[in-house]
Amino acid sequence: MGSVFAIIAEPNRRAILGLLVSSEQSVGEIERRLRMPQPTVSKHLRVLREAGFVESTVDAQRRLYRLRPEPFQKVDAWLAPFRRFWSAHVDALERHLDRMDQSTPAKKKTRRRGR
Amino acid sequence: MGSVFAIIAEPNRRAILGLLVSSEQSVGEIERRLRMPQPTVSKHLRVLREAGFVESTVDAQRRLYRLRPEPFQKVDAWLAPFRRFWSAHVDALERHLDRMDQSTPAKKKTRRRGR
DNA sequence: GCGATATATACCTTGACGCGCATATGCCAA
DNA sequence: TTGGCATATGCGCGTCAAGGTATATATCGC
Repeated sequence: MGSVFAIIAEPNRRAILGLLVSSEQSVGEIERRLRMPQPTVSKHLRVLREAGFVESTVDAQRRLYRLRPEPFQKVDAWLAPFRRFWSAHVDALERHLDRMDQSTPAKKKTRRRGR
Repeated sequence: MGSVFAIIAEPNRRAILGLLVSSEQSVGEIERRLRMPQPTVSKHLRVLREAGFVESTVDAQRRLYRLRPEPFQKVDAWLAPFRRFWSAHVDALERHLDRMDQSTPAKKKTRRRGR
C-alpha cells in the first residue's frame, strides 16, 4: 500500500487518526470509542505505523499509539500548489490566514476578520 | 467512490490534477503528456468531475478540463487539526512560512533560512 | 453526406484491500 | 505454572475499482 494518500483513503483509519489528535490512546480505548472490532483496529494501526502516521510505545500489556508528523506534511506538500490556485477565493484565503494566526505565536492578533 | 480521499488515492488522478494546475488541458493533451491510454484518461476525468475536482467546457470536438477548488479545500480542512500538531517541528514550520512567502506579494524575502 | 479526429462508454478480467473469525503471542497477577 | 487480559496475526471470502480492448457518440473539414 504505497502512498500516503492510499492510507488516509480508508474511513476507519481517518477516524483513528482523528482520535489520536487529542492524545495518545491504547488499542482498547480506540476499540471502545470507535466501536470497532479489535482485530480491525490492530490491522489499521499496523498500516498506519508502517506508513509512519503513528508510533507506539509499550505500557505493560497495552500499547499506546500517538501521531507522527511526517506523512501529514507530505499531504500538505502535495496540496500546496493547489492552495495557491484556490486562494483566489476570498473566504478560503481568510481561513488560510486564520490558520496561520493560530499556528504562530501571534502576539498581536492584527488580523481576524473584520467582515 | 465516496470520499475526496479515495479520489486522490489514485496516482494517475493525482498526475492529471498536477497537470491541470498550470492551465486547462484537453483530454488529448493529458493523454500525450502522461502517456496514458485515452480511455483511462476519460474514466479518471469522469471520476474527478463527479467528485468536483474538475469541470469541463466544450471546445468543438475537444473538451477542456480545469480545476475546481472545493474538494481541495476539504482535504485542507481535514488536515487542519493535524497541522496544529505537527508545526511544533521547526523545519516544518519553516516550510510553512516559506509557503506563505510564495503565496504573498513578499516584498523583502527576510526569511529563507541559513541552513 | 463521408471520412477523420476527439472523447466517452461498455464489458470483462484481475488484483488489492477490508472484514470476520479463529488463533497466536505477550505480559500480568496470584 | 496457570489463567486472564491486551494485542497481534493468519486465513478465506466478498467487494470494488483499475486496466485493456472494443465500440459508441459527437463534431470537424470537405
